[in-house]
Amino acid sequence: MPELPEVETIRRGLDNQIAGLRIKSVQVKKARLVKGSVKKFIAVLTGNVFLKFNRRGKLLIAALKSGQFLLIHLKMTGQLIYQHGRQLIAGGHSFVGMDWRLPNRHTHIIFSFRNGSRLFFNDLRQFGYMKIVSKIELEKELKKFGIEPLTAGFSLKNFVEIFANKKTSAKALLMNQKFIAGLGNIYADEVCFYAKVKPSRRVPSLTEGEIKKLYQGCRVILAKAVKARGTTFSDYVDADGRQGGFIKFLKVYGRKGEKCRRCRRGVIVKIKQGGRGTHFCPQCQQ
DNA sequence: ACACCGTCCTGCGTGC
DNA sequence: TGCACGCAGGACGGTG
Ligand SMILES: [Zn+2]
Repeated sequence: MPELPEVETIRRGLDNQIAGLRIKSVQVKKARLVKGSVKKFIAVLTGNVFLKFNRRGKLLIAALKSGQFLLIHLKMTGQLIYQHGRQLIAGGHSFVGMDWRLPNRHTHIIFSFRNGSRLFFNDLRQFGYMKIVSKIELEKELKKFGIEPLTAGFSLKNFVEIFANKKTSAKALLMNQKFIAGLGNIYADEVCFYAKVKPSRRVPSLTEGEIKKLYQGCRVILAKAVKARGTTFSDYVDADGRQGGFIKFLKVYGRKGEKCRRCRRGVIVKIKQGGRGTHFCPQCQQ
């Protein structure tokens, strides 16, 4: 599912390809995916220009020439696919056997540009959304996010402070966007593995050294995943013919029953924690 | 104030 | 072969 590295990857693609393009028309096929008034959504976007694509956590933020912003959240199964002639820039959720015809039955919103290119917003489970906000509303939305990994504000000091006076589990804290922005179920499991910490460990029981390792894990794993252009679970290839290659670096997620790649003794188990599939090595994670 | 759980949704895998 | 059911999970709202 799209987490920080996957959203960052599509952000870069869209910023390169469609920043500066004028929107000719917008087609909303499923109103559920638009937060707020669909009529207003279409009215604001038609004739508008995408100036710049930014990101906060897993939230994509497109600055519009009108001064407003288009917020895009892909949740678990959202995809953004930009098609210009034979060129295809895709990002977000991908899976084996997906339908690459566009639009397909999961296409809910389509942007058409004057140069004939199109941007498709697909979402199998329809949990994702698009939303128009003003500058003021954007500021309000951004206040909900915690420290942003891969930025200067993501310091060890700030990270350690987050762990003070928390009683929840290590994984739940890592995934809480109010405190740390951008980690989802996959990368939270990977960070816990990196730090040799069981995802269920209560925060008060964590040592200083373990918190530091969790911090390093966030930095190392997310940086590596962005460099690999995210994790994809299919053979998808983008315009440059490269695959999102992080899947081969995953150590625990989706590896239930496999021998641990670190200690070579444990077997990766999958449990349910907080209603989410949670993976770890019972041998080398404490 | 904080922790936790149900909810939204569709397609796929499993078992009878 | 067909059908019912469980599972996948981000973020929000309600509950304790
Ligand atoms: Zn191990």
